Amino acid sequence: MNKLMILDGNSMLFRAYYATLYTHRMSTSEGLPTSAVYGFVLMLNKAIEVVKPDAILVAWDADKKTFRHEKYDAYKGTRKPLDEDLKLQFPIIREFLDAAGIMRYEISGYEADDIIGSMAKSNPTLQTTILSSDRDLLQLIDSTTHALMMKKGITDMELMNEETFKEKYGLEPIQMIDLKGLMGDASDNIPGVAGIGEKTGVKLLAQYHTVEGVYENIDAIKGKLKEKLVAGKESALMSKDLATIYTKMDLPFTAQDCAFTGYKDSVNDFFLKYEMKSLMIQTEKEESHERECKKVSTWPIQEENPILLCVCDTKSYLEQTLYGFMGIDQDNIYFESVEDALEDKNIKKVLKESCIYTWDAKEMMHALDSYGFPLPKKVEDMHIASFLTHSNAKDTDALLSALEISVCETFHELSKKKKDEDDKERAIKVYADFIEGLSLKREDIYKQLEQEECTDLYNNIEMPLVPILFEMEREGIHIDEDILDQIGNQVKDKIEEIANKIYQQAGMVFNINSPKQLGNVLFDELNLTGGGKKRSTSAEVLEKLKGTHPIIDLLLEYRKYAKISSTYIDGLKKHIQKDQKIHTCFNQTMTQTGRLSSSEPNLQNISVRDEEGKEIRKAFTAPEGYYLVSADYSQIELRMLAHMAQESHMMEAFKEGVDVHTKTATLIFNVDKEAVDERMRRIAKTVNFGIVYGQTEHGLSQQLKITRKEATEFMNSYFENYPNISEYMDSLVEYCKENGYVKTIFNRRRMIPEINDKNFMTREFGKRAAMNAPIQGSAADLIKIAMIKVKEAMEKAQVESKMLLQIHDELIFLVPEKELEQMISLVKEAMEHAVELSVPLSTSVAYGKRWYEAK
DNA sequence: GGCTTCACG
DNA sequence: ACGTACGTGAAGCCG
Repeated sequence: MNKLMILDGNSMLFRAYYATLYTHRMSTSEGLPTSAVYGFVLMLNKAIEVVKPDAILVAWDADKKTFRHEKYDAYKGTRKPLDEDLKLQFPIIREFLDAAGIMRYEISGYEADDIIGSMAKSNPTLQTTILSSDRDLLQLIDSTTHALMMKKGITDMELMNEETFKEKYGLEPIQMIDLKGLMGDASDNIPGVAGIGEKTGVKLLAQYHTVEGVYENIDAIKGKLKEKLVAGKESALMSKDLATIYTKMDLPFTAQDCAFTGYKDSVNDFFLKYEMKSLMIQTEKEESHERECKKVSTWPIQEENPILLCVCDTKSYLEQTLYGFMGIDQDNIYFESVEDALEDKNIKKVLKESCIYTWDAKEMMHALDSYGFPLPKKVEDMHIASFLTHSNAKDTDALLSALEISVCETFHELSKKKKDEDDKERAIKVYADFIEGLSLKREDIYKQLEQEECTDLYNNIEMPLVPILFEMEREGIHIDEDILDQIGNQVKDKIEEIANKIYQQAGMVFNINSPKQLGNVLFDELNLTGGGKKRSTSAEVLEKLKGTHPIIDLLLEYRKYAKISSTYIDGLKKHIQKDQKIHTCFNQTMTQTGRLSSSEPNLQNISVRDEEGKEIRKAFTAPEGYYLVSADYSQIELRMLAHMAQESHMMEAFKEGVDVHTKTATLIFNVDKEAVDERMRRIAKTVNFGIVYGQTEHGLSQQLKITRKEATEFMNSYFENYPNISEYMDSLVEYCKENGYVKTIFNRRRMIPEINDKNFMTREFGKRAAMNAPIQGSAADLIKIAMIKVKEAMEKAQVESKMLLQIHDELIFLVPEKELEQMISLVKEAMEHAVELSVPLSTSVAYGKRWYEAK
């Protein structure tokens, strides 16, 4: 035996608790918090790996950490109480140590520090390593005692010995107690000498070595410093005493009793009990998948429809590191590294000539494209296929569990960077399980698609869209970074100016971005009465408080500019690539309704309603000789509603080309077109929009700031005049209750289990979702078809123009000047005839040198 | 990681 | 008795 490791149990569990608080919050299915325990075990695993100890002791404080302080009454009991969630985990971690066969010790009247110090100093023949996050323990460092200090997070540790300590602090380790005596330690309630900090403390000790030495030579010190020292003499000596760890305890065990050769098997029972399966120790090697994963240097599969996956680093969608290719046949799983594949004619032949079944074809195309591989001749995307029948699944992990495909590590887990681990080998293991699961479930996935009548949707809408979206993402949109910087500087000045005014009004400096702190200022300090809502500081509430205090307007301004600055200036700049363009990702498997979503960055929510926010659009530019062209559908969802409900009055309005909101106003107010004023049209417009969302009377009254009675009257009148809409909405809810889902005109399904929930609110939400999804979803289907048709027309006309963005009812193109006229009519034609409905479709087109003007 | 807030359709 | 319009993504805060 030669290596002993001693853990400071309290400080480690404390650290583990806070390190996991926001990132790995975990609990058992019964709600017992376990993340601190989990973090503790990870830390311990890491330390064992680094230190390779023959013996381990975990020392604990038996009671509150106040013993050494007891002789100085004033300094005890001022610590913050422990979080309840942390408190609950103290017994669990002790249970873990017992199950793992690790020695632990605590005894009333002593602190963990004392146990650690006594153990370390009583075993001078052993190489001792102390693991802690408490710098107090550094005083124990000597020629045979090292300290492994926790830095950030869970596995980031730093080994310190005599030399590294001296280098870092300019002191001998034992002088740590003298330093504490002089400078104190706020976190430990050690006062030190008032007015002396680390710098002065170190300087004094360099000359006089100890606190006592300083006072023996007090007359050699002059001026203010002497005065401070004299005034603080008693406190200095007491502080040193407080900081000194007691090392002379009689411990009832030896290092031999702490012998460690690995966790006992019973630790797995513990991990099982507390639902931490990922920590379980593999007692025997079990192969998780049946087919072996063979590494190959030439591609062995010649089949017509191979499942092929690109094994990539998952950090960023667009700039992927391709590790290699994975395929599967009857007997084996194969992995070929990207280096081999680049030299391999076979894999290129497969790509060029076979139909590739994969997961996320668009992502694969980006990976292939960026490494110079040919793009597949034909692709099938099992992610999209399975998503169409499981649109509830939030991410790949959820989808895999719905498909009953199990992998050794979740994709979520895999995407997190783990230090000191071979990401590539980890990824290969996960993908091997994944590809095997896919090969087993492929038929089921397509069979279910057929059963749910979604095969046409998949073949004729979703799959043709894949290469279109791929090209849009690859093309990107040009950004003028100078303009962005210019706006950014103005906005930042403005933010600072407004912030100062806010502090003035509040009479204090606080973090305006913290809703909690802001709430305190508004509702406690300034005694503003929150607009009924529970301490919300949302714009909606602030709007109601307007005029009651000058701070309100300032806050609204501040919020506006803060949003512009963080999300749209800094946020967008992060995504500008070397080509001065932004390449967003259009996700086809995110939304519950069939819309696309855009991320990294989101280009579907660039400001337009607010004038200052709209300035951002000046940074989206077309190069010399080109224009940005925008084409958007007018009132696409209302047209879809009129068509789907076959509501004749509304269909008429669209057919006659009259304003639908005005038409609605004439009906609900029972007046002539000429008698419709601004207010009436505004109300009609709000009701029209609200209907699409399944709005209630109360919601409408809130929106229009009218009484509930008035709102009810408007809605009754609306449904009386549009009886088919009323009937249609009812039928959607009924259908959903019966079948558990609703569908679009192209048979896209949305499962809504909430509609039969026992909770009233949940059920009401289900109803609204059931009324909205077919309309929003059909409109989404429609524009997807439009994109395909526009693209076909563009290819046929052999234009240079590019499709760049889709924003739900709007398409943005990059068009060379000479193609402007041609493209405007081509796009308009294709969009307006994407699908023939009972109402005409109408688009408006605009163009400009910048997105700002193309609207 | 979840909540709050806010940008878009 | 309860809370109230659908669908997204991003940023900042929190102990």
